[in-house]
Amino acid sequence: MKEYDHKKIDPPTLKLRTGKKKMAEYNHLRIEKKWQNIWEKNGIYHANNNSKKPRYFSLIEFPYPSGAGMHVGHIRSNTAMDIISRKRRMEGYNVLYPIGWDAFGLPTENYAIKTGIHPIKVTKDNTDTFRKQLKALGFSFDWSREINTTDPKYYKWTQWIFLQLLKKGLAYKAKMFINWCPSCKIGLANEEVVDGACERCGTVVEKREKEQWMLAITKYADRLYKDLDDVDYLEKIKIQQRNWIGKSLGINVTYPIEGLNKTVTVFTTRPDTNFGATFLALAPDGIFVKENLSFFPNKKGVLAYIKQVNKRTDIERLAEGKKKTGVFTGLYAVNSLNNKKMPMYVADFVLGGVGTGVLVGVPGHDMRDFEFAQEMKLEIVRVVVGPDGDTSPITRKEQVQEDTGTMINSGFLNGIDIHEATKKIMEYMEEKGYGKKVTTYKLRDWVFSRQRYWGEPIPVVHCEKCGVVPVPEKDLPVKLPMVKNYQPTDSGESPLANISKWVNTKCPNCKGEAKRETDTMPNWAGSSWYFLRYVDPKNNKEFASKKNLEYWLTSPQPLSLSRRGGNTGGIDWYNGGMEHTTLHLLYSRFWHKFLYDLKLVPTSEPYMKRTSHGMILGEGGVKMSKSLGNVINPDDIVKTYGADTLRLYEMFMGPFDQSVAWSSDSIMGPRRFLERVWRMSRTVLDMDSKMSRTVLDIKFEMRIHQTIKKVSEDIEAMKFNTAISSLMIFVNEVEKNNFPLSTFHLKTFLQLLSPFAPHIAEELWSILGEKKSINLSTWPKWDENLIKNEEIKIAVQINGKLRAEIMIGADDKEADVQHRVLNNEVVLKHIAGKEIKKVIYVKDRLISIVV
RNA sequence: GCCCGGAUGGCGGAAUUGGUAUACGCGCACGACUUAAAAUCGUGUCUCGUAAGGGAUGUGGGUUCGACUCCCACUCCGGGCACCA
Repeated sequence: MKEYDHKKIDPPTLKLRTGKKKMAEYNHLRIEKKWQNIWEKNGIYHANNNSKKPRYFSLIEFPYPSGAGMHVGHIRSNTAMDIISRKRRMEGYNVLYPIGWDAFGLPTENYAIKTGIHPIKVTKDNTDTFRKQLKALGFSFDWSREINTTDPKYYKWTQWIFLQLLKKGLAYKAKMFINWCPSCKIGLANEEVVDGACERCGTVVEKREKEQWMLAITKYADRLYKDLDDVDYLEKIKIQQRNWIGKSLGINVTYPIEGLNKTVTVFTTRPDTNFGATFLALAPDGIFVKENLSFFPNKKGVLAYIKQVNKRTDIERLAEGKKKTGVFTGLYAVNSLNNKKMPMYVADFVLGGVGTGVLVGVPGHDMRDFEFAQEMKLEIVRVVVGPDGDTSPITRKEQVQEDTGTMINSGFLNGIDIHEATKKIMEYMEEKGYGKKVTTYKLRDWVFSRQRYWGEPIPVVHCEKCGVVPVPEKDLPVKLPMVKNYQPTDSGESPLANISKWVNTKCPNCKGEAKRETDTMPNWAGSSWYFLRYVDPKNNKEFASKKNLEYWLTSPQPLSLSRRGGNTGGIDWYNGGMEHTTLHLLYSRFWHKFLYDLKLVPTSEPYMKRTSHGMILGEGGVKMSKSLGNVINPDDIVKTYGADTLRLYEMFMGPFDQSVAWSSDSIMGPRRFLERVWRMSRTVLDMDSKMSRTVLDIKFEMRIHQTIKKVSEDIEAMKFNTAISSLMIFVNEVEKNNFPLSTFHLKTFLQLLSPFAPHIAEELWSILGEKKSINLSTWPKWDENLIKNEEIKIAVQINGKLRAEIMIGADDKEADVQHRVLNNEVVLKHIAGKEIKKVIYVKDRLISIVV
């Protein structure tokens, strides 16, 4: 590549090129291929299921092998966790850093439909491409444990877990309105609908009533919420999950209905304002309306209103803004607190799925209730006085007091703060027998049916006599039939329904005629437990052996890595995208807890630690996408600059947790750095190794120890950018001082570099005469005593302004330093004729004089 | 609307968590090498000023000997949730 002229940089006093073998130029293509082959041949990244070493399980989200191949954004997480994994190996851990493919799902199926190539073949081709790409980057995956969710040997166990859920009543069928994407022709989970549109294709979703398989994740809502306290997740991840689960404490209040021998129950978190309740509003799709419509005096009007509401999609409903509509039912509920008659309305701002599907309107203290009351000309009663002291009737929305204040017009609650009042009235209502404290969650049960081909068949059959019958475990897996046509249907039925040969089967129970379930699982199914399979990927008897699960999830860790708090084990470190926080991350916690309850996994949480990476954007800060033509393919970068450069650049670009824009100019920085590392190593090797060391060598002993500390600590904090910058600083210093580096310290430097740029580090390591892989060497330790500078530059401030800098000895006493400073020429000039009021001394930092 | 982030040179970003703002990298300028270019190496690179010195971390206030960092009020950008009773 390049020939270096180092006449200028080599110190004239040193003997150069002593005839030892000359190092070739830095040829990334040759080196990277060479070491990837050697590593693979020697299996040095294989994890051992029976090791005396402490275990370390590091995990990335397994990729979806799309047809487009990977782009540079996909490997940010892989690189980060590869660095962590490599460091752990060098620290003496038995590391499991696995990889696999999450390959069921729509993109593959759609591509297959478009091209006529079978999804099995598409998946095979795509995984081959991805595997090649990943291997070219030198990740230290244990490839012997590679898994694929579309492999029948794998999805056998996905189906098996489903059967356990079914057995425990957590999988059930329900007829319900689902989000139907008319373009993908598939039902969507709530989590897959974004702004009323399909997350994948952007088409506005429709409501369709359909019988669906559901998973009762809400049964675990409380634990999924509470156990977040015990895990070491990034705070923003915990917050997002908590918001999604949406726990709220409130009370169900039951009101009698006037003239009817019936009651209506309302959920409210604000019973404190109940003296100000003036109406009730019912959700058009709520249970109350469904069950009691025939009793409504204004049945006709209500029916007309519901019909009109149903015509609109969610998008239209929200686009019309906050203008509230509704219709009076003709019924009145009676407020037991004050015997007030509250008219009951049907209104579409009330959601059937929230609380009981009925809300009690307190227009004085809730903005939506206020808007509705204004539209319907309903009474508004003030029961709270806010900090502004306003006690006048509420007629403007600015007066609506929601979050703070003191009660008035509320009988025994008068004068009490609203929060206190909430507690008090809850107890009162429970005592009187018409209130019951409850906790509700925003989280809904998980819609688990998909009407498509390329997914795990749901392993049940429908028998006319026996009903839904699970496929016996011994008959698993229920394999997807090989067919030519898997076009989705408009009817909302799975394409599997057309394959009569497959559908028609015998009931395992009565041996009579039966039909297979034709819905398949969503592609979140396979990823909800995949990490467990890694510990025992070839097991045909169980999804993973107890022994391996226990070793990889719960075997004791050395003190330095064990966590405080209630955590009892799990995967040590899991990094992934924020976009999975309320999907995969939540689903997999749910499945894991379920398996824990069956005593099939040894920990109640799957992941001890979860971090997240920022996206890599295209040049100019826009999203990388095929349509914009700004996708950077890692293959091109690897070819031109090398895998080491790409890895280094991705980690150097900016803070790991923030999004950064790709820059094809900036990548030269890391490339040049590696070339300088190469040259530094060559120069050090060229020099006579027995040459006597000067003062400079002590300086570099200190430097290397500072670098060990910085790199070690920064990797743990995922501050890869500053770790790399400290490596660069080290090389700069060595160059500037004409390479006064011993091979011993050079080797230490290469060890620090190796997690980031494993190939070049390994090559130089071997050139320096090491026989064993640098990856199996011991991570260097720093000595605090060697880090300390003997001389320190401190700042001198006068009235907060920097006026001078002085050098002091590390052990100089404060009094001596002060004395020197106060006699400093510059300082004297600035304090002349003034009285010194105060002197502040910050050790090793500065001295601040106030005059 | 609510909840999280974020704003620092021409650009990506750093700052020991209250202690010398702009590390490291990119880019740019000049110089060396070269017939020349590229590459490489060296020097410089926030800003006003000849200098002494002054001003700069989105805006405006505050606390402090000292603020990118803490507090109050705002602006803009990114992400999440959203008629959740």
